[in-house]
Amino acid sequence: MDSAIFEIFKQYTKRYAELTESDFEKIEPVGIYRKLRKGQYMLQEGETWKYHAFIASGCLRTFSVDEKGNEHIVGFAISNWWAGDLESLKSNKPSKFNIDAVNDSEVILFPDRAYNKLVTELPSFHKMVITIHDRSFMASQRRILSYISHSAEEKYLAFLEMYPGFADIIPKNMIASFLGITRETLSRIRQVRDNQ
Amino acid sequence: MDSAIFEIFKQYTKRYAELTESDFEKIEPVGIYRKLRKGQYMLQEGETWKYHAFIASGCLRTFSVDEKGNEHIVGFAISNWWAGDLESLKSNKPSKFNIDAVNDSEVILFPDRAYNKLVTELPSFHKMVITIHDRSFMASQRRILSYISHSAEEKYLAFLEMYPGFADIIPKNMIASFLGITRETLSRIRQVRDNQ
DNA sequence: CGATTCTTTGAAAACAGTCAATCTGTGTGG
DNA sequence: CCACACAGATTGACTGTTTTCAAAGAATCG
Repeated sequence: MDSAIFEIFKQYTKRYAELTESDFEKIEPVGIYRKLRKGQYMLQEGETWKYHAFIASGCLRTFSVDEKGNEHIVGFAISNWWAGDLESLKSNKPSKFNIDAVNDSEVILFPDRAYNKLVTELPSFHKMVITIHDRSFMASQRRILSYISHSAEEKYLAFLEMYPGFADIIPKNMIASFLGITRETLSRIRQVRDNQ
Repeated sequence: MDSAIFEIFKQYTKRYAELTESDFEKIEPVGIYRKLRKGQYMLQEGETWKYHAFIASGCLRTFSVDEKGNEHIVGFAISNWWAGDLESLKSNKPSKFNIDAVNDSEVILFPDRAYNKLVTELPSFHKMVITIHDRSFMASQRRILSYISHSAEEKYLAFLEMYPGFADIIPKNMIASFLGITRETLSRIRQVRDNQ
């Protein structure tokens, strides 16, 4: 049910801004409500991304594939997060990334044009968007610091702390890819830790 | 001369927005004009950051110091870039980072409150700020991808490509710290490349 | 010039990646 | 219900990369 999905979004907004019922009446019809089955793609490399995607349930991953065919996961998005390729959106060029569903998921796609209209017309929505932006930038800064200063094991421990709940729903090989280490190395790190 | 520094800022804005002379008249008096000598600190760990700093000339670095006393450089900012600690600014909490001058530098500090006032009052300034935000987020995403998918040598080559000009003005040991490798490893990478 | 900082080099040790085999749990079709 | 296939996770042996530690060589600055 779309309205159930939108309800999750409404709850989410309360963290960042006080939107009125009249605001929500303008926002709701703009959204495109999608269910994604595990493995299904939301964006494929080469397509141009046009949305702002809110994840209501499940989990998506954003990854690129290198020349050798290896996948590199640049980000996960679980419920109450956003996903998309800002670079493709802003430049209007084909994306270098893929986004697919790690688990069965429900998302709301806000087309960029309508989304920007909401930003202009609804000050609370605008405020929320800026806050979310700031927070994702800070999150990526923390992640960079983790990568340049930590060993494989420390990165994994930092991951468990920074994204509690992720480790339970995301396969280990994807976590390894996110951390920039091999699944074998992650497996060995976990083995040592569990024996303690 | 402060006006010479502001002139650099004026030129810079043209990339992102069309600000009028009347806009600039509002912006100029808000800025605090500072010269930093090599090694001088703009922000020290523990202080709360309150500004948006535009780099007119020179180069700054943002770094944290871990328990072992090792410095980890999370970012450089050369002329026509911005520096600061968004996390401290937004949370109003003491910063975990230091920012100091790699070379003699000139910066304009825009106090957060006055900066936000400019954002509200000048639509062009607002537009520019959003664009800059988006661009720094995209830059950090690219950097993350580089870290999870590249070897030490590939990271260095990607660095040379992504930040042309940086390698000439920044000491090698700092580049190594930025890349998350040791100065010895960077030295060996460069040795091999120069012999080709 | 002397002091400091930055860079390079060498050898050994630690760390992480590769390749190949095996194990585990899940789900599907006969 | 069983057998099988498949994806995910683990293990072992080996290889390659990066760090560490120690020393020495440039470069820069007062």
